[in-house]
Amino acid sequence: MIKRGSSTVADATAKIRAIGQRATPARVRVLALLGGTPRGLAHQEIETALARSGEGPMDRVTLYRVLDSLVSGGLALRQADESRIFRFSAAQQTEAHAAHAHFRCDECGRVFCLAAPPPPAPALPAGFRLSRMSLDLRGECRECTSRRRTG
Amino acid sequence: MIKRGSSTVADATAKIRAIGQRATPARVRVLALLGGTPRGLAHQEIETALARSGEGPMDRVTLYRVLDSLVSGGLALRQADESRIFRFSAAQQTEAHAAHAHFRCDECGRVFCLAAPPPPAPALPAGFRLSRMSLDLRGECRECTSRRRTG
DNA sequence: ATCTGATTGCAACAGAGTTGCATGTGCAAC
DNA sequence: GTTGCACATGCAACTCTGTTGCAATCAGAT
Repeated sequence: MIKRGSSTVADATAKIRAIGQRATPARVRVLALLGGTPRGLAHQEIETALARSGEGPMDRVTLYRVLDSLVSGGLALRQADESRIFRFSAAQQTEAHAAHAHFRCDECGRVFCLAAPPPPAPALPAGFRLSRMSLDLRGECRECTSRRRTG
Repeated sequence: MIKRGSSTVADATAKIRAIGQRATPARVRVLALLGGTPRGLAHQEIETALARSGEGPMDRVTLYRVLDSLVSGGLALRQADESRIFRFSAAQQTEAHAAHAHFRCDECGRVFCLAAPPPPAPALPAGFRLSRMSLDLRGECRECTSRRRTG
């Protein structure tokens, strides 16, 4: 699932230095985590993931500030989802798609970015100008579906 | 700007009754306000507008619950914007279908429900179950586009 | 090894939204 | 027109997400 090899860590360190910021352990850990996770993560999820990892927990506020610095340096993306929480992801994963699709699990609330083909733009009323488009799917993710079946 | 004639109030009352809810003063006021305002309003803005109107202020929590009831009845739309606050607008039409499209104007914040052709469901990872799908378009609506051109 | 400004951790705060509960009221039945 | 009662309201207290102030610490340059 999450790649924790030293190459990811070295990669994260290099990227952080490249934007002129200090490669602190906190930043490296967070960026490596984001880089190894295909979907957008909420602050809460990141905090939990870090606490479970070998290096131990990170302060709530520090994590917010680390995320801020990564976002302002362009290494991470931040978007508000429909439940009013920010989700963070490593930059290169989403920046390519002007129009991309999200799957949101109604059970656990997680959001998955899908590599969906851009759907054809529907007919707009005259005079409307389209700038962005996103396809939002909702349902149940694999884990929640199987958990329901199993348990 | 906001139409305060009795016809709007009567209209709001009728719509609320039509969905099987009680036409209380709070609901009627809020729905009439939303119906007479072209853009999405934040809870805070609605509260202020109501306080300034002749009928006096409304309790914060009551307003949240009124908005909830309007949304669940399909008379209003609620979406989280980029600054993590909900914006509410009158629904143009009650469309209870599983897959529909919204157009949101980045300029005035209004939301339009489009009669979009059913978009092809993209390939989901194995184990995922799809329940709803919505296509969200953003750009500029006709009025804002022409207003910009005209002056 | 030392220095220094950036970074961290703690505590306290802020704003949006929610919940519990006692009181009040729309509206349908009488 | 009255009445009953389920639903709606108002208040207080709460949760959750994110921010700010400040003293202590540390990364990286010298």
